[in-house]
This record gives sequence, C-alpha cells and structure tokens, in this order.
Amino acid sequence: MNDSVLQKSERGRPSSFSREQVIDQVMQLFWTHGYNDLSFNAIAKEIDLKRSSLYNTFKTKEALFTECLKYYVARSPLMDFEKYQAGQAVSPLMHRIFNDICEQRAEDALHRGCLATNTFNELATSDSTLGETMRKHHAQRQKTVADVIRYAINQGELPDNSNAQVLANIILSFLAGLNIHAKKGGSQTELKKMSQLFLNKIGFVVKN
Amino acid sequence: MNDSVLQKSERGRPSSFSREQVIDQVMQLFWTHGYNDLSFNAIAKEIDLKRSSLYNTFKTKEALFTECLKYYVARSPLMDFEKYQAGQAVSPLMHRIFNDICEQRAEDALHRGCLATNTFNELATSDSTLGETMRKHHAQRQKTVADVIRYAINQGELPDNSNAQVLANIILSFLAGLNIHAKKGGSQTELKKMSQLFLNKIGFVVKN
DNA sequence: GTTATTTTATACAACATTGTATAAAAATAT
DNA sequence: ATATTTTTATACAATGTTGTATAAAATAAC
Repeated sequence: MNDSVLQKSERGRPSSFSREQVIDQVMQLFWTHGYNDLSFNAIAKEIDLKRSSLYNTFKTKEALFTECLKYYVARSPLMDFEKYQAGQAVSPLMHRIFNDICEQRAEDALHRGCLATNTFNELATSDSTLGETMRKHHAQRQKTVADVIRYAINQGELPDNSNAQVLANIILSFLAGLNIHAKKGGSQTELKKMSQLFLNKIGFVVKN
Repeated sequence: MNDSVLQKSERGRPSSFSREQVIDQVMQLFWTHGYNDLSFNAIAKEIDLKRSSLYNTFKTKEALFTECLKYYVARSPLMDFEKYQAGQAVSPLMHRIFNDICEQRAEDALHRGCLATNTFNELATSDSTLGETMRKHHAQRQKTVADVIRYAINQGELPDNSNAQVLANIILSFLAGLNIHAKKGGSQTELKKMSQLFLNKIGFVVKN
C-alpha cells in the first residue's frame, strides 16, 4: 500500500522549465488564439517544449487551460470586487476598476481584449466540462458584483429602489461588450470615455 | 474571346439542393460552432452534402461563411437602424429593437447568442481577410447607430450636449455583452429587464 | 557506483482536414 | 442521338492532431 497517495519522490530528472513561467506563456497563447484554435502541438512548438513534457505535467489541454485561466483571473482588475470591504465607497472603486481595464486593453498592442470574456464567449454553450466551468465563473462574477452593488444601495450611493441584480448584469454585460469593443483597437481615451459616461449614467457619479 | 465573362451555360446536371437553404443550414452550424471550430468536412457531413458540391458552389469556407453572415445580418433586428427615417422617434425604435433581440435570444433553446457578435469576437484580431471584414462590419454598425443618435439629439430626445459617438459605442457594447450574457441561458424577462433599465438610464425613456 | 525515479526525446498508429484530381451521373442544346 | 456542360461521387497526397509507447538522459537516495 502506498500511503502518500499522489506525492512524488524527491528523485528524478529536474524539469527544464518553471511551471509558472509555462502557464504565463501558454496563457498568452490562449489569449491570442482562443481555446479551440490552439492545439497541444502548437503550444509545445510555440513555447519550445516537447509535447511529452506538457502531457507529463498538465495531462490534458483542458487542465492546462484551466490553470491559465485561473492565473489570468487572479491578476484581473475585477479581483478588487472580491476584496471589497463593507463601508468602502463603491463609486470610486467602480471607476477605478473600469479605468484599469481600459488601460490594460489599450496597452495590449495585439488588441486581444479579455481572455475570460473571449473564452466564455467561445465555450459558454459547450457541453464539455469547460463549458460548465465557464458558466460557473460567470455566475460567480455576477453574484460578487451584485453583492457590492447592494452595499452601494444601502450606503446611499444608489437610489433605494435600485435592483442590484439587474444592475450587476448590466454592468458586467457592458464590460463584456467593452472588452470586445477593445478588439477593434480603439484608443485608451475612447475606452475611458465610454466607461466613464456609462458609469455616470448608471448612477455611479464621480465628482471629477 | 468569351464576352459573357462569368455566365454559366443553360446545360448541365442540376443541383440537388437549394442554395439559400444550404446557406440557412450552414449559418445555423456557424452559429452553433463558431468559425474555426467547424470544418468544411463537418459542414458537408452535417447537411448531408458531398464536400465536392460545397467546394464547387462556394469555393472556400471563408466565402461560404461570408454568405452566411450576410444572410444572418440581413434578418437581424439591427437592420431597423439602417431603415431609420429622419423625424422618426428614436426612443421607441431603440426599445423595440432591444426587445426583439431579447426575444430572439431567449427563444433560442441552444442559447447561442448572436452569430455576428460571436464571430466578431472570434475573428476580430485575425490578420485574415475575414478579420478585416468583421472589423469593417463593426465600424459600419457604429456609424449607423451614431447617425441615429444624432437625430435623437437634434429632435430633443437626448440632451444637447450628448456625445453621439460615445453613446453609440456604449449602446453597441452593452448589446454585445447582452448577447454574450444570453449564452448562459437567462430568461426572456431577465434580458428585457436589463435592456429596459439600461436604455432608461442612458436616456431613452419610455412612457410605459 | 548502483538503483530508483522523473523528465525529455523520439517514434508510431489512428484519424481528421484540406485541396485537388478524375470519373460517373444527369441535365440541356443542337 | 450526340455533344456539351454542370453537378456529384470517389480517390489520393500532404499535412496536422491526439494519445500512447518506449528509449534515453539526468538527478537523488542508498
């Protein structure tokens, strides 16, 4: 009986690569090519690693992608919604997050938009495990944003009769559209004008 | 010299299919699978036609897709923007278009969202001819909507100091996001609530 | 140094895809 | 009827993809 179920021994040939570095590189590839249009073969070639090494460390393309997406999401400006603390002003937070996103989109010379939006759009209707994962991610984001908006309502930043869930859906939908819009390659100021006006109209006024 | 440059003779074996019917069927396939994840092979199999017949009539997958997209766009509720007549009230038009889209999205049991949005998202950053085509389509839509909004401003439906271009971008971005949102499979009322609240906040009030 | 263990390199089989080529089938024009 | 023309069926070569299998290389434990 082996009681250390999945533990590797200390021996063996060491990897020629850093796992995190590979994830970062492959994440860039998925960002550029999407999920379906990027083969395991192509990944290996592009990051100059043998396919066998990829199979050995990540098992499947799906598993590799899942790690890449996790890596991406953890570094997204949207993570600031998760870190929200009761009492914190929502309007400036909202403006800051959108601002950051606009900057990131415009700074990407390849105009790839948002990896999460791109692949949700690509995989949302898929029956696969990935499809299910993407839909769950999306639902989770909705819930998080709705919670923050509820705080905004309770704090008087938005009218009492506001519908937090619908507002959250609107905001995330606009954001998704903004990410797509960015793929046509607009300027940073264009994106920021859109975001600011949108947020103001929605009720997140900023003193300016 | 052949002066009827590309004209076919009256002779020859007749097609076993209707061209428009094939376009409609293949359009459904692109809608379901996207562009890259649908092979010429698969198309032929799924509509039960020989690959040679497809090559013979459409030459390339790209050309076939272009026809399908054209077919789709011509039947989209957004076409009502193109048909806009000076003097026509914009607010009810806007609400009607969004309402129609919500209904179509919700009625699609497969939750495929919008073919145009899906494939723009998939192909916008591509160097190919298709990428260029998609970006042009997108720019054209922006221009059309901005024109309509300029009329709304001049007619007093929106404040004088409104920025038509930015508003058009916001509206189309929200719409793109709504289309994506629909892929998670929300109800028709959910989509309509989002649209109505959004349009109201943007300034397209409806007497109700 | 030998052994155990892990990574890396190479190879192979099965299959899908694309583009083209060619023959058969089915119609019209003469 | 025969020739002409177009569609449809079949085949083939070149290439890409996946999954697996196996040998070689590189390290730690002993």
